[in-house]
Amino acid sequence: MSGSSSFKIREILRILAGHYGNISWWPGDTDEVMIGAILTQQTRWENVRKALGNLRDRNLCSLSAIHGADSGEIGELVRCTGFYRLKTHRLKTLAAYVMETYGSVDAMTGEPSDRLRAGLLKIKGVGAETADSILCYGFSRTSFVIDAYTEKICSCCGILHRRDQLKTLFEDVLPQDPDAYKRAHAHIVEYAKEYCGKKRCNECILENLKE
DNA sequence: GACCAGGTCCTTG
DNA sequence: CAAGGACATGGT
Repeated sequence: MSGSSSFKIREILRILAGHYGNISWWPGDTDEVMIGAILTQQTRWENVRKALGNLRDRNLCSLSAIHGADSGEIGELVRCTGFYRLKTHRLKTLAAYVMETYGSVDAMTGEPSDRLRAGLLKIKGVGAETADSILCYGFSRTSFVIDAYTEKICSCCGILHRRDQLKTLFEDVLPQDPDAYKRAHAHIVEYAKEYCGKKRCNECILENLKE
């Protein structure tokens, strides 16, 4: 029943908010969020931070710069994030899309969220999670990010749905406030890193964090 | 040395 | 449509 799922999701969000409070997460300008969203695919954030630093040192931490840069150079700078040839190609594709369609990242801010999302999803290498990360953290839109952690925590709590259905469930429960979206996803990731080992996650969040 | 990380795409059965 | 493999480096 989706009624019971909604109730559980409210509980999860309430407990996490009480436990982690106002954490700040994924700082940086829109360019950096977009680049980071590609680089963090299946990769620890520590390695992504290094790569972003490498790009910044060479003044390549923007889509306009990446659009004009040599792929070999980008590859060296993002190598520490793994899948570096693949990610370099994805960054170039994303940069080409943005520069050729909008002319600049700033020019995208006038676009409504659903059209922004549809455009991003057409890019090879930008799936739902990457697109929603960009919308939520890069453009402060109320588009909730569902990742493997969210799926796992929900699953632990008996909420078994596909990712797009989970997205709808969370968005129906959350207030229409981009900061609430940003915080909620950050809470989920922080919780999961702390409590959900890969093999065993049999202690439910509702038990771990009970007041 | 084995195993996994804030995914996505492509190929198979 | 579910499942499995490829992509690759760095940390435990």
